[in-house]
Amino acid sequence: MARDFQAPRGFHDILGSDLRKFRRITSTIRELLKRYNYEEIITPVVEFAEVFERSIGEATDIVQKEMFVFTDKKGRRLALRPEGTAGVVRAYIQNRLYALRPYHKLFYEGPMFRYERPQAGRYRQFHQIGVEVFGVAEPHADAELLRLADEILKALGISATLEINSLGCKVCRPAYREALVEYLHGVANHLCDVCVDRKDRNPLRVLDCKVGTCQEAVKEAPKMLDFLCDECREHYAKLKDYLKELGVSFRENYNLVRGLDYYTRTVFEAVSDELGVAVIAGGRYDYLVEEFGGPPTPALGFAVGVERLMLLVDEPPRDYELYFVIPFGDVHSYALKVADILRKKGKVVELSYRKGGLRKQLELANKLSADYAVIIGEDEMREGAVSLKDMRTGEQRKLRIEEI
RNA sequence: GAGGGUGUAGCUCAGCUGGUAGAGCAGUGGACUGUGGAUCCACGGGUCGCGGGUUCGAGUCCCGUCACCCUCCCCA
Repeated sequence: MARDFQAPRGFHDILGSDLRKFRRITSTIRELLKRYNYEEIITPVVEFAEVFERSIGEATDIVQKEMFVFTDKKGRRLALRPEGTAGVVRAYIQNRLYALRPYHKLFYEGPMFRYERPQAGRYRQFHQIGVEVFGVAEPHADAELLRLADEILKALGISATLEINSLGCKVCRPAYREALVEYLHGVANHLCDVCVDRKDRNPLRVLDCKVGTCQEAVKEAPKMLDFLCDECREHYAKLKDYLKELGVSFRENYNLVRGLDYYTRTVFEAVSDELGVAVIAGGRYDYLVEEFGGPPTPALGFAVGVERLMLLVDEPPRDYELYFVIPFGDVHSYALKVADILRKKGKVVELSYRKGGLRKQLELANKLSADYAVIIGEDEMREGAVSLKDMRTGEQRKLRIEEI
């Protein structure tokens, strides 16, 4: 077999059974989003690199080593988007949406790109469907957002644990950060190399380091929750109350910090019980719009990893009946007409292109899991009829063309 | 970016200490010229991921490379 070309590493074709899972996931989510009255937005796959660098954070792994960055013919630095939020925020400001209404609820769907080492459920081009809410500071928006994430998982039959935490705001986080850095210096000899390096630069990330010694060292670390200012504490408490009233189960995870710098207050992840990885994740980012030059606008959102979910869902059953029209002999003109009539009646019809005897054609009907075979021979054509065979029962009857 | 594993027919895989490539399933044709899921027979298909090296001879050994999988890192 000639393998002259293959897709670049981490880039994949999606087809067949995988694509049916893909569509099941995105259409289920879109259906739910419709009920929440989210409005779709399509933003470019390419943005100026600074859009991501400034929003996601210069010190993050995504920006430092995972972005596809290139220069165009005018020497401008562009990047393939590694996530969806930055582009939507840019679009929100550029299109002055804040001037239209007091708040907005948007969703996007599309490919994202990260230069990472591929693994199961992780590709260099992967797909996310995500939502963003702009202009709402109150915790009932956080609660409804988490409810939506919860509903998505339930609708797809996926068991996952919703983990939540609060990262505070610019009033209370600096003091916490200071306390944490101080603590980390005290236990520095127990930290892994990476964490020793990042304890000053990005101390929060040490909290969710997976290395055993780090987890041990961090057990007694000061908790953000103890440092929350009154407003943040109330926000977090109300969120938990609302979730309880809604019957959304969750687990508090004091070490949940997320890998993007723009988060404030609420952060959350839905961790698959089967895979142990996040399949939905997001949170609040109350300063990002302002940092991008827009008016001060509280905001929040999450992203769903489609490929991750594909590992967890079943292929949906076919939701229509298939009519397989079998021309037998020189009856093609008549068979074309029959297929046409059936399609006009809303039936799903495949007109057989198979050569060979009736037997072979019925074998193909079987292979395609056709519900009905519509057999058309010279006899049927002469009589202006078709023989309709139920492929399940084997029953067959002759119908006049106007009866089908 | 670090470590490990695997690449042989469309798919799943076998191929021992180097000796000129196989099975099952799938495909095509036939047994069976207008009636399927079964059975039997036949046939087609492979530069053994790619490149180089060792050797009289490499699917097999060595080096490189690419891809996939796993564990880290990170993330959806």
